[in-house]
Amino acid sequence: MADGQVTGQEGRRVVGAGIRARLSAGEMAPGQRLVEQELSETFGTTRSAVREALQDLAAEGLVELIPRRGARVRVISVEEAVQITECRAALESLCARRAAASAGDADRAELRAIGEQMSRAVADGDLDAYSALNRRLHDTVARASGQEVATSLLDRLNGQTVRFQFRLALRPGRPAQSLPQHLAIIEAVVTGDGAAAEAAARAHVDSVVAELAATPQRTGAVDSEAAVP
Amino acid sequence: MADGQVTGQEGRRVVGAGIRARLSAGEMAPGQRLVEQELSETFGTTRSAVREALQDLAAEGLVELIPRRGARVRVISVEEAVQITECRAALESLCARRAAASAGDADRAELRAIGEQMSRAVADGDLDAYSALNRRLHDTVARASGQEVATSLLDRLNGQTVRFQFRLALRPGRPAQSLPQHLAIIEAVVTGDGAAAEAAARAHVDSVVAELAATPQRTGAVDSEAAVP
DNA sequence: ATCAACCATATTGTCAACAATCTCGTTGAC
DNA sequence: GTCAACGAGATTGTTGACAATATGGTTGAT
Repeated sequence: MADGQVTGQEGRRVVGAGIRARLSAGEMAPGQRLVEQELSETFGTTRSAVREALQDLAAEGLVELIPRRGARVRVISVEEAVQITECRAALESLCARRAAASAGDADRAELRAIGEQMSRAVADGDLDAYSALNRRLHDTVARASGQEVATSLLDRLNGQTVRFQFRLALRPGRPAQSLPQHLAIIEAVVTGDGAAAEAAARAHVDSVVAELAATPQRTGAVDSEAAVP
Repeated sequence: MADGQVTGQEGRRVVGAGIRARLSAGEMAPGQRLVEQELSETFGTTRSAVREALQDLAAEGLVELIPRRGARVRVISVEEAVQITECRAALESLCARRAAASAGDADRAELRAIGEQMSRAVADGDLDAYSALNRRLHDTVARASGQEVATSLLDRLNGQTVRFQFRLALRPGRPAQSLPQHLAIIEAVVTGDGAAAEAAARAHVDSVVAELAATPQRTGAVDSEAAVP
């Protein structure tokens, strides 16, 4: 890849996107140090660009920035993941209610399609497809609601918990549990029943909270101080 | 003021706090340009510090940062303020419910005190005091809930709407309308009735939404393009 | 063997000069 | 009079060198 030198303003985006991607892919463990020069060489940008990208990521809560000590991938405890998910429940139920009232025909058609594909994915045992559809469902409801502020908050919150979401979807029996909940949300939004949509969304995310609460603490963080020999 | 030169790391905080304060005080109008060199002279810091502070403010949604064109105070439309307030309703009702369940004795005592002072402020027609107590009430409920994630989201959202809140509190009859709502929230949290607290918080913030929706569009922005001669 | 002081190195923070770009008033043609 | 091209000044973006600080290992005393 004759990448060459990535110029400043773009470097910021490149580094940000790159770290985000590795974060989601689990290639960067929570607690891992992020050294500016190292990153600048990896992505072929200047240190300034890396610096700015790290600021962005810190503002999003993905990275922890300690003065004079550099950046680390932020460690999100199960406890915090639960709180994040509780906020998601509050905001997604708002979106679901509004989506039921104001979704366009295209949105409703897409929701129906997602529902069918989800059922098929579960029947086929295709977890990856189901997981992708899951994200797409939540996104579609959020966008269809017209609640741009809530949507952007949800994006931020989801970014922080991708790691946990990933682990949850792999639990045996979890898809069988969540599929009917997803279908209930879709049904309510498509038929325009706001109250039912709100309730269904809340019930669904609350069940994620319950699932999270039953999660063991250690999640593969790079331990810096809490190592038990 | 023998201020001297404020050094980098602190300059960032100083500039951030300074702009925030002027923003809240209405000394900086929405749409106003924020020129880096100008700010650096005002606050006695370097341009770098100003730059970083502006990034922070942009991440918080208080400032709009257009590449190659500089920073402006972000214009928040009434429509957006409504959406922000709807999110607040969702998150504050979550906090109220949890606060009812998990507030400590100190929190409950403080809430009672706030209620009494609020009643007195309204009776005295002291709008400033009432406004300050209003903020303190919402803060106290959020903190007492133990929902740190929701609390930090609410902080951010409130920062964006201070201007609107300010205007609302000045409407004749508004305090008389909101006081019983505030007292209902306090009563429910203090007595530990989670469902009532959630309902009361939602009702209150929803009434703010209604009030906002009845707001004329122009809010004193520095018009750059939409000026009507 | 243990511990504290110390030093070399790695890493982040700061700054000022330079480059690139935009803004806006001026000029000139039609 | 209107409009487009131009250019000077203002403003933001970028860079590289330097300063300040933290880190981790080494040394030497006890």
